[in-house]
Amino acid sequence: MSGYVSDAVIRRLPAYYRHLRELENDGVTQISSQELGERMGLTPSQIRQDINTFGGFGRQGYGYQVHDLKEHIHKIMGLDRDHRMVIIGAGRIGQAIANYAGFAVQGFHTVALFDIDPVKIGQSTEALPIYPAEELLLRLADLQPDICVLALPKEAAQQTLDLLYQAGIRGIWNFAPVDLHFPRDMVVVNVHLSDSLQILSYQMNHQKE
Amino acid sequence: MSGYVSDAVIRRLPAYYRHLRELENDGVTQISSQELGERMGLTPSQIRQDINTFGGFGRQGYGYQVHDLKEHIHKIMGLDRDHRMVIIGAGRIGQAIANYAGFAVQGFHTVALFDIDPVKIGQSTEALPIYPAEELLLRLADLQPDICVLALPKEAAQQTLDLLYQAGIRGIWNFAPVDLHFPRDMVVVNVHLSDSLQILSYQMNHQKE
DNA sequence: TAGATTGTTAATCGATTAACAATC
DNA sequence: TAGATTGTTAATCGATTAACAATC
Repeated sequence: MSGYVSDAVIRRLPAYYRHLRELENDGVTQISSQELGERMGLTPSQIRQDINTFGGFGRQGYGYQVHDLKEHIHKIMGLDRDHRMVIIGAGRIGQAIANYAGFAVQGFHTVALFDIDPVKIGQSTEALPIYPAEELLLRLADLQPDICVLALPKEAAQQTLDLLYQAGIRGIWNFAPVDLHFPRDMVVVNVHLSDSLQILSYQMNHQKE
Repeated sequence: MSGYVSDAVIRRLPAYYRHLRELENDGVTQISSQELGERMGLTPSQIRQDINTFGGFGRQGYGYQVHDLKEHIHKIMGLDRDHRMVIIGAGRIGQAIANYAGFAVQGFHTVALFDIDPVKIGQSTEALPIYPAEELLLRLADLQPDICVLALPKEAAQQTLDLLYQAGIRGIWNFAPVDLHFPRDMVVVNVHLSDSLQILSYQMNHQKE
């Protein structure tokens, strides 16, 4: 069904999902590539190409069923299963992620945090346990996460990733400001906040030319 | 000096900066496109093309001066000035950003937060004031931020952006999970955390095929 | 000078846009 | 049937890679 999907398309999938969900909430049941394109800031052509990466979902002369298309993308992204997340680093960012209700609603459940700071340990954030980092390996077997979130200082990121790989973890959501090295059968997605802020700065700087 | 710079290059600038800074810290003073490429996962060709977007920084037979190149990119990104940030929404994400020391070090200083929740108001996070959202417009003149951070529910994001535009703000760092509409002379950079997590999910799902 | 490596032009590759026949 | 809009092929555009003469 779905062969090779380019990175460009993959990066747009969440936006498709977001817009289709909104449309559905607004009671829209059907939409053309023209309308969806206007809404998302893409050409109708690109919308059709993107959607056809996964197979025929439209009907000529009519458009796309909002609900069906949304559900399909939902499934493609693997959002029909639950994910268990462990957050390593219980600083402000780690805790913000742990407690953001939006993730849980989408099936991403934080099951525990880890930290090296003895002050933070035990001090559960809204019923979530914070364990000492040294118990990480030991507890992973029980916790059974499929995703680990790196919300720790950059110096500790690579060694932690290596350890997690040994422990069988294959999905990493990295907030540390480093480019990590990892085996081909591991997936790492970065959230480089400083990079994002620097891009904003660049664009503000080169605005008025 | 620098004419049109493609988005692809702009998105790589922070990574260049990051790697050059690391190299400098490690005492490396000179580097070839070959070596830098290996380190960053880019081809030497691409490194040279990217750097030459801004003008000749290398020396044939030798390579690039790490310090000079780093400084130049620093300047290009506008990191040689200070930025004043106001954060709208003093929830966990807003507060995490407000207190992340890494931004201040780079010249991005949070000067205040705003929130609609009376419980949060006044309750300063490490010496930062939290003002009621209704005073936003009133206080912006004094606060003089150039960047506003949207860390509020998606329902309030668009109307807040519109108001900020009216108040003369031209830089928005948006954490709300929506695609905002904005005038051409405004710069908006998104951090769509859910999108990022969904991409991770997609890639884990399509890993073993 | 000889060797190395840039700056830059040309070739390739991939992604986006345009066009249009197929069909609901 | 006529009109609309898809699915898909072809054209275009832009970004990446390769090649090599210039030069440190």
